[in-house]
Amino acid sequence: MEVNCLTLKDLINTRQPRLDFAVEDGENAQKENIFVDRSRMTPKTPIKNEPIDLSKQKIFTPERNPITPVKLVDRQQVEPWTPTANLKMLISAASPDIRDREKKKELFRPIENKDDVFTDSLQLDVGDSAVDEFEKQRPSRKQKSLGLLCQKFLARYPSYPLSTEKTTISLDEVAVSLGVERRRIYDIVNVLESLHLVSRVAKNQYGWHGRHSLPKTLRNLQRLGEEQKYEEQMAYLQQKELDLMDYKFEERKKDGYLESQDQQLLEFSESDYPSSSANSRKDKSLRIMSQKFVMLFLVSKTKIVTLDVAAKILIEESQDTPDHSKFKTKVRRLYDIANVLTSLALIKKVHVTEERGRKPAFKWIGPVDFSSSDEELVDVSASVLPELKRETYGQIQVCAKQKLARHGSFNTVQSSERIQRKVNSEPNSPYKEQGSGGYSLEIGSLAAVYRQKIEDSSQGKPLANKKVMPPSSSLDPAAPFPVLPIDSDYCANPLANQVFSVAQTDLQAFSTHSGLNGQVGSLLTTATSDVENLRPALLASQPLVYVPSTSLFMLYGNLQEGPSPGLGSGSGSERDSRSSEVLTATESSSTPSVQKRLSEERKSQEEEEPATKRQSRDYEEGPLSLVMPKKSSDSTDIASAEILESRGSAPLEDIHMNGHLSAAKEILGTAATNGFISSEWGNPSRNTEIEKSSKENESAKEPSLLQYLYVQSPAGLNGLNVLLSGNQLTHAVGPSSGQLPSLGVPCMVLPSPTLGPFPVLYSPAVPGPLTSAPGSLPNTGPANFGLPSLGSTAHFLISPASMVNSKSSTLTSADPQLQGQCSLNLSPVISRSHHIIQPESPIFGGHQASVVKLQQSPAPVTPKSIRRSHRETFFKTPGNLGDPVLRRRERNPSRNTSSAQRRLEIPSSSGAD
DNA sequence: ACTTCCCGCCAGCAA
DNA sequence: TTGCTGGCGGGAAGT
Repeated sequence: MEVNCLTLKDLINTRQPRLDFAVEDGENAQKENIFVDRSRMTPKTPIKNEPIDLSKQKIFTPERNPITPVKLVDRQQVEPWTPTANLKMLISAASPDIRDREKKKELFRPIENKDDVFTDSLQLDVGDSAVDEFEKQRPSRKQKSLGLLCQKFLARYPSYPLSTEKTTISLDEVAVSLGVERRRIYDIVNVLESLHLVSRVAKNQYGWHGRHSLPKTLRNLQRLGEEQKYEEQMAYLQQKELDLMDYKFEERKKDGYLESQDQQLLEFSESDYPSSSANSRKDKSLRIMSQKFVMLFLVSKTKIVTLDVAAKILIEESQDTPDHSKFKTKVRRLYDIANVLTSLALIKKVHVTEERGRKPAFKWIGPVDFSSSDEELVDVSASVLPELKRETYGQIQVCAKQKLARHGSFNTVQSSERIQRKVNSEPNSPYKEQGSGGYSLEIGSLAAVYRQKIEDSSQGKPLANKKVMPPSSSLDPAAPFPVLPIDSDYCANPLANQVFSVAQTDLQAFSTHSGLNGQVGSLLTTATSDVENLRPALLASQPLVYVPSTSLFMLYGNLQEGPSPGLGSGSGSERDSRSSEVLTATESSSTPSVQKRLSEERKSQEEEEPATKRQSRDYEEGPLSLVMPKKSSDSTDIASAEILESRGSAPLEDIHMNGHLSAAKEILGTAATNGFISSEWGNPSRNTEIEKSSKENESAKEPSLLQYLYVQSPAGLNGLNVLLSGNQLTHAVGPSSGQLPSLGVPCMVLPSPTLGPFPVLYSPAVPGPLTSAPGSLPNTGPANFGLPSLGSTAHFLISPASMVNSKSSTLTSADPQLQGQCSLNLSPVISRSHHIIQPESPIFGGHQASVVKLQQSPAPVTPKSIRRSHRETFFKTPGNLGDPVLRRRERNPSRNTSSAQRRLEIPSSSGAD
């Protein structure tokens, strides 16, 4: 009774939270979705379990701040701070069942988006400051969003897994790893399953397929959608302002369309995994709903679907009573689906303004043309490069260009044979012989804006000489830059360590997908063929996995091995979930050995790092593409990159990169030998990370592996992303000992995905010897540099001179030498680009130029040392070794320290986000 | 006030 | 029965 009285009293005063609870609550709030070992948990009172929004609790009473969980008895003295909590407490007191239920909740606590720091703080004392801290660190609703969670989920698996490997997803494991309830994982998995990215293998087990079959799936959905006459329905509803009762599907139902549809859904693709009665379940509505939702986009000419229309169509089809409640529920589900699709970079949020006002809608930004046959989706086999090399000894430049978006096919990779054939027999083939003796290959579609420019290049003009203009804001005014529900706080988190290994083949290709609007960037890749040193450069068809804000990607290829069996061609847009505008597609083929490595890599856990929101005007920021010639073999054992974020006003500090960068820049303007341009759209992430990598020479069997590490810039760095490729020649001789390698590494500065519509280009190794002197670069580097258009963020791509080591820790400790080499004198270039890039845009206003300082090691780097380290760490993700759960638990602030990012000194993080 | 969508209850099902 | 699944909708965060 006493309790009741107290409770009632409190109910009146709910808005005055008590500190003690606040603290504990904060903890509870944090734990609500995280699994915690019960044995280690102190039974808590129901009240404690109640997740309360502390954000509203501005007042705390210091006197009540239990550092440790208080026993139930003790708690009763405390007044509930919210009506709900109060009520729960009361109920709980009366009901053991409820209490038990509450207890269960304690098994979970929100891990998502939570940093170790946060966790630690919770465990520490709880003072006023602690409370404040808590307030600050408490995950916001956004941070717990399904979209973000989905991105984390996706980050765990390769977009284009090797066919030889079967990745099994344990829902429990994932849930624990991600710190959420399994229920949340179901939502994600169901949507992914609808697109056949995963398939149910057994109870609690799903098989990961990746995006390989996505084009096929979409094509089928498109077909089904057409059969269902969805376009017609949408048009009708849109015109009629959607009166649920107005539009009936009776006729279609009679025709059997609807009945047959569901059966077709989810069945048009065979799963690699034996489906265990997955389809027998009756409740697949989310999956079916997801497919139907996608179908609406695919059949829509505008590619924009408003939620109300989608909900109404779905309600009709589900034969639900079209009441408001149903509608509301449907919309909720659609949001769930949309969040996942957004994470997959298939759609982005937009608003449709109508007479009635603004209506929430989503726009399809994924691939839209599936006309290309599967046959076209062929990997460029590893053999291609060798062949090309043979024929065009010297530098071969393979420029990949996406097919026109309007025609369609995205990311089509041609086999070497096909390329050969076209090059040799088709005067008008998309494979153009480059002046430099290379070939340009159409690989994907370009954004409309860039299309023309790119086309010019494809007309036989050296691409490198082309200046690519950054996308203008006018590109898609109606479509604001996709905004991901990410917070800057989150950016500071986790995914810094994420590394993806993506591909393999001697030819590395990067391709980007284009979105509907031609928002896609195209990726041009240049390949250098140095037969002697077997140092391939980037070639078309190599998958570049672009991960959204998250992180690092590694690509690596084995020159000698052919495409992995069963691996068709991957095509698809990569997830840059953050920016809906940006789609990067990657294709990858891999060899068995590579696959193995990849699998290992895959095992490592990745965390996701959210990107900050982008504004549409980000588009205006020009992309930056810096191509630096590859250093001669003797000087390029290691590649490293430093990234700087250059913002308008902030001066760049250069550390070790001056000479090279400047030289590179100059090169860009002139020679086209190696340059390459690619464009990417809006990658939201601004984070910059620095990666260093080294690669060891492979045995004769594996002459060279191309490895590219794509590093996403941490928030503080404002978007500079670095892509390093670590393809080291065997004979490559490291720079003189003790000397920082001069820029022997070709590198590219890529615009940040977020900002730059233009992706990057890469620079191939230059066959000729490069000046060893730092700062001086050969003229050979091709460059495509639209300086004016440089975006504020840039990515550096370092060519295969060295392997990329994603494991920062390794770099730091294990390979001091490597570190040293990694330091490039890029600053000049960077600084320059910085100026160029630096847009006046307000967006960047808050950003300061960030200089990344790489640790240098005075010690000379030797190929051997590099090699060693490479082996061990290349495929491991920092901080992600071992059991995911354990890793999670072990995660702590120090974790990041080991990462490359952490090692960077960022003078000023962008405060403006 | 409206839009989003987190959260978790609880029913259906399979083992 | 137990535990996996996921439909569903209350209600709070975010705009």
